[in-house]
Amino acid sequence: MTDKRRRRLPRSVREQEIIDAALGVFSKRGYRAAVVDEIADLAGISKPMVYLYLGSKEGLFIACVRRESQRLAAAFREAAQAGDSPEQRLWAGLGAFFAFVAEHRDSWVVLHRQAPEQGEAIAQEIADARRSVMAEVNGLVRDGITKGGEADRLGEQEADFVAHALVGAADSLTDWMERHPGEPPERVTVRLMNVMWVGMRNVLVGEVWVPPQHDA
Amino acid sequence: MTDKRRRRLPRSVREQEIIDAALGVFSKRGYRAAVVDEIADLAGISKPMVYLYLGSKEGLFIACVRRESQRLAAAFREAAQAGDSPEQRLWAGLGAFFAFVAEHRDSWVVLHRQAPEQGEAIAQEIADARRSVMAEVNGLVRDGITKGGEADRLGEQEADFVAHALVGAADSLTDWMERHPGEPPERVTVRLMNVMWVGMRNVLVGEVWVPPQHDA
Amino acid sequence: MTDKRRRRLPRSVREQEIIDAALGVFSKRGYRAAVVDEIADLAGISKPMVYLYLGSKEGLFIACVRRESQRLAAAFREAAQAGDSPEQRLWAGLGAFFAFVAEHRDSWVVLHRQAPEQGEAIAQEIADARRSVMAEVNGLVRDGITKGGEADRLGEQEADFVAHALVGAADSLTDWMERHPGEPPERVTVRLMNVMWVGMRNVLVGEVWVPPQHDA
Amino acid sequence: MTDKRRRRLPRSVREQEIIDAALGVFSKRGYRAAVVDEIADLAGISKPMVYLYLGSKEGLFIACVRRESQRLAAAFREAAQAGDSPEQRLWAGLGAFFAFVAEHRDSWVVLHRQAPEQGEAIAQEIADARRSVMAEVNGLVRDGITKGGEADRLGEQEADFVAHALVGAADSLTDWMERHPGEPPERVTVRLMNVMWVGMRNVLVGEVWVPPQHDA
DNA sequence: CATGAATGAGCATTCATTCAT
DNA sequence: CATGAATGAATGCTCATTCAT
Repeated sequence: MTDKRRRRLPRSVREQEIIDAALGVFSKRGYRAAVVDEIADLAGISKPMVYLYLGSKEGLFIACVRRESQRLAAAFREAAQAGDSPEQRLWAGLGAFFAFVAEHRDSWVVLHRQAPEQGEAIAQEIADARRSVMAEVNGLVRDGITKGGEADRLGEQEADFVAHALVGAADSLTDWMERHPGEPPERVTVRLMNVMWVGMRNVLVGEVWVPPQHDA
Repeated sequence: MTDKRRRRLPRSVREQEIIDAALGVFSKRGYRAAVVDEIADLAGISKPMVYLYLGSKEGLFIACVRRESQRLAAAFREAAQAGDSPEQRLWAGLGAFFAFVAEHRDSWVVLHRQAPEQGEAIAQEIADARRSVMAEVNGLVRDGITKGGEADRLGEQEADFVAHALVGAADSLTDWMERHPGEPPERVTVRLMNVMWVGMRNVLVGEVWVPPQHDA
Repeated sequence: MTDKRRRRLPRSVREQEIIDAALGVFSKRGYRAAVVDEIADLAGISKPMVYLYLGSKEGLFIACVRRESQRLAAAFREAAQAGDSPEQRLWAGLGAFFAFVAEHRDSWVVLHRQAPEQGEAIAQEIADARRSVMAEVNGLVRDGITKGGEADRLGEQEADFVAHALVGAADSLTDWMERHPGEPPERVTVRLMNVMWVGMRNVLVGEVWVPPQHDA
Repeated sequence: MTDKRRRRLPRSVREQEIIDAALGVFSKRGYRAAVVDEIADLAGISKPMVYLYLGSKEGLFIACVRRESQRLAAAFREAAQAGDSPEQRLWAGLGAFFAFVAEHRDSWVVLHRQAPEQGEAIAQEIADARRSVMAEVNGLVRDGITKGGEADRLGEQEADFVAHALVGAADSLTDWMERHPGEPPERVTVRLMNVMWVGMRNVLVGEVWVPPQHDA
């Protein structure tokens, strides 16, 4: 950046730095608008190094998507493992997911907001990443809500539906957070659970909302 | 395009056709990747005409955003007006919103998925559009949930929070719908209400979810 | 070039001018070293026009190869048609070929000297062009030498061999001509016939050269 | 490359290996398209070594041209020395030349096919090399054909003309050979003599081919 | 002696935008 | 009103060449 003049770094370190820089630029500008020169500048190296390490702009993008989707999925699994009860595990997992989305804005934007219309390889990679993240949430939802009996179990489709709603809500709430800087991520998580979990639970209990009828 | 050879159209009609074309292209490709040539082709006119009508690529984009955000907001208001009870109005409004998001994929993508980092004018326009849409939902949520008494009223912040969650969930569920083509939008709306409304209502009643404690 | 400021030319004319320019640059520099900017400058237009008309550097090259190989083959056929006897037709054909090679140095260099290692499409195009030129010479050689009887006919292989020798000799002699500016192409043609035709004819007559034996 | 790990080689040997590699790459790709990295890889050493030994890409090319033109000229001289009669010497010399061209494809391509438009130093070197090779052939032709008497002697110009024709024919026939793998180089040499020598000899004897006249 | 790490400069290609008709 | 023709200004990518070790 500023001070790093002609440092000789081992490949693995440099590579991570480049991916860091790329993530920031792709997130801020989008795939097409991102300029490799800017990534190189941000990484404190010259463009040819970027190409030596990651091969192409597409390679840069794919590297970002891969690394970040793995990080996100890992954050999930680790948090969810720590819980005692299913509810706790879901809460912990959602908290981790939400914290990740809130903190690693760049990662999330690249993973979720980039339109998957950038050529076959990229579209595939994005699709894979999203699938893997969604699968993690989906698993949490199913495990969390299932209270043991077979009857409690939400069907595959239901869980998927809820997972999408959750992920979408969390995503959108990152915007909300930016306009409410005072709110700590934990409170946001609780609030989201407030709205979503109760609904999910009641759904299980059979308390289902029905469309109101027009007054006769 | 197909049959439209050298038609003489009134300014207003032609302009709408151009915006239609632009919307499709911006949605499919994203702002940067969108190519004005393609928009002109799709509109069945030459590029200079596009520039004559909308001035610039940025002008095209802004026109899309303005028109679609107005349409979306209008769909809201109209649907919400028709309801008898607050709950009904919320349901109708959400249904309209959801139907719009599901049906007008292009509009929604341009309105919500485009990163607002494409220059000052565009960023402003996108921000405005999102604010206006969110305000509409926000109003519905406040009206819908407030059952009359002052005590029932969710605070400004709460409503905004819920509105964000709703919009995000709905957005994300458009992806879900694409993978479940059999589900009609109405069922998706009901399902979303299933999860969200019950939660929202219970929140009002005071039944608040609390983070589970670790076993001592 | 110099005076052509912002001329509006019909596509077909401009296209030929661009190919003219490209031919000169490819000939002078070789495919890789050729710079599209130089071609554009030489054609008196901007680079985007070049791409609009011929699509790519490869497209430029292929257009050159196609046009020039057709011109060369046509020059052949026309000249050879005019002759009365086979010998005359061969002489006329060779003269035309030789005049073409000598006059259109650029065409010949692009057709014959460019290494066929520039990617599949180009290699194929070059190979096709060479084959077509060689086939023309080959046909002349066979027709020219064949004096009617079946016995006189050189086999396919022989004709091909002779054609290669002829073409190579003519090619090489263009260098010689550049160092002997006084020699008119006609004299060079005669000289080449002097050496080659007599050999070819004698071969037919059975007067075959045999390797000299070492003195015992 | 394969087994050569960190071998310590004397300068002269390593240098030859580098030139070997360079020759292959320059021949296959042409000067511009040749990439120094590939040369270094092929030589089994790192790029800085290449630069240490030969100084620059241009230096590599010049080294190739020098070494190969000397080899070719030497092959000539040696073969021509062994002959008893002038005819025998010419035949032997041409055979050597032809064998060289056919066998050392790379050398010949670099020497003869590379466009001499790559900068002053290279152009000069290529020109020198070609001149020296051509001088050798020229000498053979003059010596070979001259049967003693002054009258038999072809003029300087004639010999040069014939030399160019010979070299060009031989060059072109290397292409022919690639499509007729069964033909041994010796037969090709004989065949070439068949066509060329008889013509050359007859020219000396005064049997000159004259352009056929149109039928009156 | 030998190399992994690094870069300045160049080139093919694209695209928003504007004239001349 | 409408368009074909044209371009300036990027941007992705490559390559000869050089340090620091």
